[in-house]
Amino acid sequence: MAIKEKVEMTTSEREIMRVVWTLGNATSKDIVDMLEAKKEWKPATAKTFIGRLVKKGFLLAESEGNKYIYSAAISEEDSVRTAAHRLFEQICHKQAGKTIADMLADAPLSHRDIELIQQVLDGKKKHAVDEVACNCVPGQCKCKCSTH
Amino acid sequence: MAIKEKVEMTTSEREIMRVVWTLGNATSKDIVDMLEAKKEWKPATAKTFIGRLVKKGFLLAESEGNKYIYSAAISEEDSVRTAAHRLFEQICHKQAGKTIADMLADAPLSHRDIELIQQVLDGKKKHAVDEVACNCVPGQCKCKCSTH
DNA sequence: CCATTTCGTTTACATTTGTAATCGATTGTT
DNA sequence: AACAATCGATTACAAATGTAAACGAAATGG
Repeated sequence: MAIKEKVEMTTSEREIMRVVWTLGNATSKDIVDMLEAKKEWKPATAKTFIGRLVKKGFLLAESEGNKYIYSAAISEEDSVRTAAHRLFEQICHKQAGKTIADMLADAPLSHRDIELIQQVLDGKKKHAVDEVACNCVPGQCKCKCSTH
Repeated sequence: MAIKEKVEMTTSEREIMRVVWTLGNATSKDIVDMLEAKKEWKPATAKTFIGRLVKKGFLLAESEGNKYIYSAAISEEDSVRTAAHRLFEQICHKQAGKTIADMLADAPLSHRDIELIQQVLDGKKKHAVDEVACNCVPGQCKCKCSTH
Protein backbone atom coordinates (compact mmCIF):
# COMPACT_ATOMS: atom_id res chain seq x y z
CA MET A 1 0.00 0.00 0.00
CA ALA A 2 1.57 3.30 1.14
CA ILE A 3 -0.25 5.46 -1.34
CA LYS A 4 -2.67 7.10 1.07
CA GLU A 5 -0.37 10.09 1.46
CA LYS A 6 -2.91 12.84 0.91
CA VAL A 7 -0.41 15.58 1.66
CA GLU A 8 2.19 16.45 -0.92
CA MET A 9 5.89 16.68 -0.34
CA THR A 10 7.43 19.56 -2.25
CA THR A 11 10.74 19.44 -4.04
CA SER A 12 12.49 21.47 -1.37
CA GLU A 13 11.03 19.38 1.37
CA ARG A 14 12.28 16.26 -0.38
CA GLU A 15 15.81 17.63 -0.23
CA ILE A 16 15.50 17.71 3.53
CA MET A 17 14.03 14.24 3.62
CA ARG A 18 16.89 12.83 1.62
CA VAL A 19 19.31 13.90 4.29
CA VAL A 20 17.18 12.33 6.99
CA TRP A 21 16.73 9.15 4.97
CA THR A 22 20.47 8.98 4.57
CA LEU A 23 21.46 9.69 8.13
CA GLY A 24 18.61 7.85 9.74
CA ASN A 25 18.50 10.32 12.59
CA ALA A 26 19.46 13.92 12.17
CA THR A 27 19.45 17.16 14.07
CA SER A 28 18.53 20.35 12.33
CA LYS A 29 22.21 21.20 12.33
CA ASP A 30 23.03 18.02 10.43
CA ILE A 31 20.45 18.91 7.86
CA VAL A 32 21.44 22.55 7.57
CA ASP A 33 25.10 21.65 7.19
CA MET A 34 24.48 19.07 4.52
CA LEU A 35 22.32 21.33 2.40
CA GLU A 36 23.89 24.72 2.86
CA ALA A 37 26.36 24.06 0.07
CA LYS A 38 24.09 22.34 -2.40
CA LYS A 39 21.07 24.55 -2.03
CA GLU A 40 22.56 27.82 -0.88
CA TRP A 41 19.91 28.03 1.75
CA LYS A 42 20.19 30.17 4.80
CA PRO A 43 19.78 28.04 7.93
CA ALA A 44 16.41 29.67 8.50
CA THR A 45 15.19 28.39 5.18
CA ALA A 46 16.01 24.79 5.96
CA LYS A 47 14.35 25.22 9.33
CA THR A 48 11.14 26.35 7.69
CA PHE A 49 11.05 23.20 5.61
CA ILE A 50 11.81 21.04 8.61
CA GLY A 51 8.93 22.63 10.46
CA ARG A 52 6.56 22.07 7.57
CA LEU A 53 7.64 18.47 7.20
CA VAL A 54 6.92 17.85 10.87
CA LYS A 55 3.53 19.46 10.50
CA LYS A 56 2.78 17.38 7.43
CA GLY A 57 3.75 14.24 9.28
CA PHE A 58 6.69 13.26 7.11
CA LEU A 59 9.22 13.91 9.85
CA LEU A 60 9.13 12.62 13.40
CA ALA A 61 10.72 14.84 16.01
CA GLU A 62 11.95 13.32 19.23
CA SER A 63 12.84 15.85 21.84
CA GLU A 64 16.32 15.64 23.31
CA GLY A 65 17.35 18.51 25.53
CA ASN A 66 16.59 21.71 23.75
CA LYS A 67 16.69 20.14 20.36
CA TYR A 68 14.96 17.48 18.36
CA ILE A 69 16.24 14.37 16.74
CA TYR A 70 14.43 14.02 13.46
CA SER A 71 13.65 10.79 11.72
CA ALA A 72 11.56 9.89 8.71
CA ALA A 73 7.98 8.82 9.13
CA ILE A 74 7.91 7.21 5.71
CA SER A 75 10.53 5.33 3.78
CA GLU A 76 12.22 6.87 0.79
CA GLU A 77 11.02 3.97 -1.31
CA ASP A 78 7.41 4.54 -0.42
CA SER A 79 7.78 8.21 -1.02
CA VAL A 80 9.31 7.76 -4.43
CA ARG A 81 6.68 5.21 -5.25
CA THR A 82 4.00 7.71 -4.36
CA ALA A 83 5.62 10.41 -6.46
CA ALA A 84 5.80 8.05 -9.41
CA HIS A 85 2.20 7.09 -8.84
CA ARG A 86 1.19 10.74 -9.00
CA LEU A 87 2.96 11.10 -12.30
CA PHE A 88 1.11 8.14 -13.75
CA GLU A 89 -2.20 9.49 -12.51
CA GLN A 90 -1.71 12.33 -14.94
CA ILE A 91 -1.38 10.24 -18.05
CA CYS A 92 -3.52 7.69 -19.79
CA HIS A 93 -2.99 4.14 -18.63
CA LYS A 94 -2.41 3.23 -22.22
CA GLN A 95 0.71 5.36 -22.20
CA ALA A 96 2.19 3.81 -19.08
CA GLY A 97 4.13 1.18 -20.98
CA LYS A 98 5.65 3.61 -23.43
CA THR A 99 6.53 5.98 -20.64
CA ILE A 100 8.28 3.30 -18.66
CA ALA A 101 10.16 2.29 -21.77
CA ASP A 102 11.31 5.89 -22.19
CA MET A 103 12.43 6.16 -18.63
CA LEU A 104 14.22 2.88 -18.93
CA ALA A 105 16.07 4.09 -21.97
CA ASP A 106 17.17 7.19 -20.07
CA ALA A 107 18.15 5.57 -16.83
CA PRO A 108 21.65 4.54 -15.83
CA LEU A 109 21.43 0.89 -14.93
CA SER A 110 23.68 -1.71 -13.41
CA HIS A 111 23.61 -5.38 -14.30
CA ARG A 112 21.82 -6.06 -11.06
CA ASP A 113 19.19 -3.42 -11.87
CA ILE A 114 18.59 -5.03 -15.20
CA GLU A 115 18.23 -8.40 -13.64
CA LEU A 116 15.69 -7.05 -11.21
CA ILE A 117 13.72 -5.34 -13.91
CA GLN A 118 13.85 -8.44 -16.04
CA GLN A 119 12.38 -10.41 -13.20
CA VAL A 120 9.54 -8.00 -12.69
CA LEU A 121 8.94 -7.92 -16.40
CA ASP A 122 8.81 -11.69 -16.58
CA GLY A 123 6.27 -11.64 -13.80
CA LYS A 124 4.15 -9.17 -15.69
CA LYS A 125 4.20 -11.31 -18.79
CA LYS A 126 1.80 -13.73 -17.16
CA HIS A 127 -0.86 -11.14 -16.44
CA ALA A 128 -0.47 -8.95 -19.44
CA VAL A 129 -3.63 -8.01 -21.25
CA ASP A 130 -4.15 -7.62 -24.96
CA GLU A 131 -5.23 -4.05 -24.62
CA VAL A 132 -4.83 -1.81 -21.63
CA ALA A 133 -8.08 -0.09 -20.77
CA CYS A 134 -8.10 3.65 -21.14
CA ASN A 135 -8.88 5.50 -17.93
CA CYS A 136 -9.46 8.93 -19.37
CA VAL A 137 -12.54 11.04 -19.65
CA PRO A 138 -13.64 11.57 -23.24
CA GLY A 139 -11.60 14.28 -24.85
CA GLN A 140 -8.52 13.69 -22.80
CA CYS A 141 -7.12 10.89 -24.82
CA LYS A 142 -7.57 9.67 -28.31
CA CYS A 143 -9.10 6.31 -27.50
CA LYS A 144 -12.25 8.04 -26.33
CA CYS A 145 -12.30 11.04 -28.53
CA SER A 146 -15.94 10.98 -29.50
CA THR A 147 -16.21 14.58 -30.59
CA HIS A 148 -13.73 14.80 -33.44
CA MET B 1 16.56 16.15 -26.45
CA ALA B 2 13.44 18.06 -25.35
CA ILE B 3 14.48 18.52 -21.75
CA LYS B 4 15.26 22.21 -21.88
CA GLU B 5 11.80 23.07 -20.62
CA LYS B 6 12.79 25.47 -17.87
CA VAL B 7 9.22 26.37 -17.07
CA GLU B 8 7.05 23.95 -15.17
CA MET B 9 3.65 22.72 -16.19
CA THR B 10 1.32 22.40 -13.25
CA THR B 11 -1.13 19.56 -12.72
CA SER B 12 -4.11 21.69 -13.67
CA GLU B 13 -2.37 23.01 -16.72
CA ARG B 14 -1.63 19.48 -17.80
CA GLU B 15 -5.34 18.71 -17.74
CA ILE B 16 -5.82 21.42 -20.32
CA MET B 17 -2.92 20.17 -22.39
CA ARG B 18 -4.32 16.67 -22.47
CA VAL B 19 -7.42 17.95 -24.19
CA VAL B 20 -5.36 19.85 -26.72
CA TRP B 21 -3.07 16.89 -27.30
CA THR B 22 -6.12 14.79 -27.91
CA LEU B 23 -7.99 17.12 -30.19
CA GLY B 24 -4.97 18.48 -32.00
CA ASN B 25 -6.59 21.87 -32.34
CA ALA B 26 -9.05 23.21 -29.87
CA THR B 27 -10.94 26.36 -29.06
CA SER B 28 -11.35 27.47 -25.50
CA LYS B 29 -14.89 26.23 -25.71
CA ASP B 30 -13.73 22.74 -26.65
CA ILE B 31 -11.48 22.71 -23.66
CA VAL B 32 -13.98 24.15 -21.25
CA ASP B 33 -16.63 21.67 -22.35
CA MET B 34 -14.35 18.68 -22.02
CA LEU B 35 -13.20 19.55 -18.56
CA GLU B 36 -16.23 21.07 -16.95
CA ALA B 37 -17.52 17.68 -15.88
CA LYS B 38 -14.27 16.10 -14.78
CA LYS B 39 -12.80 19.03 -12.97
CA GLU B 40 -15.85 21.00 -11.93
CA TRP B 41 -14.17 24.13 -13.13
CA LYS B 42 -16.01 27.29 -13.97
CA PRO B 43 -15.25 28.36 -17.55
CA ALA B 44 -13.24 31.26 -16.18
CA THR B 45 -10.96 28.85 -14.37
CA ALA B 46 -10.08 26.90 -17.46
CA LYS B 47 -9.48 30.18 -19.27
CA THR B 48 -6.98 31.23 -16.67
CA PHE B 49 -5.02 28.06 -17.22
CA ILE B 50 -5.18 28.46 -20.97
CA GLY B 51 -3.81 31.97 -20.66
CA ARG B 52 -0.98 30.80 -18.44
CA LEU B 53 -0.12 27.97 -20.80
CA VAL B 54 0.13 30.42 -23.68
CA LYS B 55 2.35 32.69 -21.62
CA LYS B 56 4.53 29.77 -20.64
CA GLY B 57 4.84 28.77 -24.25
CA PHE B 58 3.19 25.37 -23.99
CA LEU B 59 0.19 26.41 -26.06
CA LEU B 60 0.21 28.10 -29.43
CA ALA B 61 -2.70 30.41 -30.17
CA GLU B 62 -3.66 31.11 -33.73
CA SER B 63 -6.12 33.93 -34.09
CA GLU B 64 -9.29 33.17 -35.97
CA GLY B 65 -11.93 35.86 -35.86
CA ASN B 66 -12.47 36.86 -32.29
CA LYS B 67 -11.18 33.60 -30.96
CA TYR B 68 -8.06 31.52 -30.96
CA ILE B 69 -7.36 28.05 -32.13
CA TYR B 70 -5.03 26.48 -29.66
CA SER B 71 -2.49 23.80 -30.38
CA ALA B 72 0.28 22.24 -28.40
CA ALA B 73 3.82 23.57 -28.67
CA ILE B 74 5.29 20.37 -27.27
CA SER B 75 4.27 16.78 -27.70
CA GLU B 76 2.68 14.87 -24.88
CA GLU B 77 5.48 12.36 -25.05
CA ASP B 78 8.15 14.97 -24.57
CA SER B 79 6.20 16.52 -21.79
CA VAL B 80 5.75 13.26 -19.94
CA ARG B 81 9.40 12.48 -20.52
CA THR B 82 10.34 15.79 -18.95
CA ALA B 83 8.07 15.16 -15.99
CA ALA B 84 9.63 11.75 -15.49
CA HIS B 85 13.06 13.28 -15.80
CA ARG B 86 12.23 15.75 -13.05
CA LEU B 87 11.20 12.93 -10.80
CA PHE B 88 14.48 11.14 -11.36
CA GLU B 89 16.42 14.30 -10.68
CA GLN B 90 15.15 14.10 -7.16
CA ILE B 91 16.47 10.67 -6.39
CA CYS B 92 19.87 9.05 -6.41
CA HIS B 93 20.85 7.51 -9.71
CA LYS B 94 21.51 4.34 -7.85
CA GLN B 95 17.83 4.10 -7.06
CA ALA B 96 16.65 4.57 -10.61
CA GLY B 97 16.63 0.88 -11.40
CA LYS B 98 14.67 -0.09 -8.33
CA THR B 99 12.23 2.73 -8.93
CA ILE B 100 11.58 1.67 -12.47
CA ALA B 101 11.08 -1.87 -11.29
CA ASP B 102 8.48 -0.62 -8.82
CA MET B 103 6.68 1.39 -11.44
CA LEU B 104 6.75 -1.55 -13.75
CA ALA B 105 5.21 -3.77 -11.12
CA ASP B 106 2.41 -1.24 -10.64
CA ALA B 107 1.67 -0.47 -14.25
CA PRO B 108 -1.05 -2.03 -16.35
CA LEU B 109 0.69 -3.45 -19.39
CA SER B 110 -0.31 -4.99 -22.66
CA HIS B 111 1.67 -7.66 -24.46
CA ARG B 112 2.90 -5.05 -26.86
CA ASP B 113 4.05 -2.82 -24.00
CA ILE B 114 5.98 -5.69 -22.55
CA GLU B 115 7.59 -6.43 -25.85
CA LEU B 116 8.66 -2.83 -26.20
CA ILE B 117 10.05 -2.70 -22.71
CA GLN B 118 11.83 -5.99 -23.28
CA GLN B 119 13.47 -4.53 -26.34
CA VAL B 120 14.67 -1.45 -24.54
CA LEU B 121 15.87 -3.60 -21.69
CA ASP B 122 17.82 -5.82 -24.05
CA GLY B 123 19.41 -2.74 -25.51
CA LYS B 124 20.45 -1.56 -22.08
CA LYS B 125 22.05 -4.89 -21.30
CA LYS B 126 24.91 -4.05 -23.59
CA HIS B 127 25.81 -0.82 -21.85
CA ALA B 128 25.04 -1.75 -18.30
CA VAL B 129 27.67 -0.95 -15.75
CA ASP B 130 28.69 -2.94 -12.73
CA GLU B 131 27.84 -0.16 -10.38
CA VAL B 132 25.85 2.96 -11.14
CA ALA B 133 27.66 6.06 -9.97
CA CYS B 134 25.99 8.00 -7.23
CA ASN B 135 25.13 11.56 -8.18
CA CYS B 136 24.30 12.88 -4.75
CA VAL B 137 26.02 15.38 -2.57
CA PRO B 138 27.45 13.84 0.56
CA GLY B 139 24.77 13.36 3.14
CA GLN B 140 21.99 12.91 0.68
CA CYS B 141 22.48 9.29 0.01
CA LYS B 142 24.17 6.47 1.78
CA CYS B 143 26.91 5.82 -0.72
CA LYS B 144 28.53 9.10 0.18
CA CYS B 145 27.63 9.40 3.77
CA SER B 146 30.97 10.49 5.13
CA THR B 147 29.73 11.95 8.36
CA HIS B 148 28.21 8.94 10.05
C1' DC C 1 26.23 33.26 36.99
C1' DC C 2 26.60 35.77 32.85
C1' DA C 3 27.42 36.01 27.90
C1' DT C 4 27.03 33.70 23.80
C1' DT C 5 25.76 30.37 20.80
C1' DT C 6 22.20 27.28 19.34
C1' DC C 7 17.41 25.69 18.58
C1' DG C 8 12.72 25.77 17.42
C1' DT C 9 8.87 28.91 16.67
C1' DT C 10 6.74 32.90 14.93
C1' DT C 11 6.28 36.20 11.61
C1' DA C 12 7.05 38.19 6.96
C1' DC C 13 6.89 38.60 2.27
C1' DA C 14 7.30 37.40 -2.76
C1' DT C 15 5.95 34.01 -6.20
C1' DT C 16 3.23 30.29 -7.98
C1' DT C 17 -0.96 27.90 -8.24
C1' DG C 18 -5.96 27.22 -7.91
C1' DT C 19 -10.25 29.28 -8.44
C1' DA C 20 -13.10 32.69 -10.30
C1' DA C 21 -15.69 37.25 -11.39
C1' DT C 22 -15.73 41.08 -14.37
C1' DC C 23 -15.13 43.72 -18.42
C1' DG C 24 -14.39 45.34 -22.95
C1' DA C 25 -14.32 43.89 -27.67
C1' DT C 26 -16.36 41.22 -31.12
C1' DT C 27 -19.58 38.38 -33.40
C1' DG C 28 -23.81 36.61 -34.44
C1' DT C 29 -28.82 37.45 -34.29
C1' DT C 30 -33.01 39.79 -35.09
C1' DA D 1 -28.92 48.86 -36.28
C1' DA D 2 -29.71 47.05 -31.62
C1' DC D 3 -29.04 43.38 -28.61
C1' DA D 4 -27.45 39.10 -26.85
C1' DA D 5 -23.97 35.65 -26.60
C1' DT D 6 -19.09 34.67 -26.68
C1' DC D 7 -14.19 35.30 -26.16
C1' DG D 8 -9.82 36.72 -24.39
C1' DA D 9 -7.72 39.80 -21.06
C1' DT D 10 -7.61 41.92 -16.68
C1' DT D 11 -8.16 41.77 -11.96
C1' DA D 12 -8.89 39.44 -7.44
C1' DC D 13 -7.96 36.65 -3.80
C1' DA D 14 -6.78 32.50 -1.01
C1' DA D 15 -3.59 28.70 -0.36
C1' DA D 16 0.85 26.64 -1.11
C1' DT D 17 5.69 27.25 -1.65
C1' DG D 18 10.28 29.41 -1.47
C1' DT D 19 13.11 32.26 1.10
C1' DA D 20 14.42 34.32 5.27
C1' DA D 21 14.74 37.54 9.49
C1' DA D 22 13.57 38.02 14.28
C1' DC D 23 12.61 36.30 18.71
C1' DG D 24 12.57 33.77 22.91
C1' DA D 25 14.14 29.69 25.44
C1' DA D 26 17.63 26.74 26.57
C1' DA D 27 22.30 25.05 26.77
C1' DT D 28 27.09 25.89 27.07
C1' DG D 29 31.48 28.14 27.81
C1' DG D 30 33.89 30.73 30.64
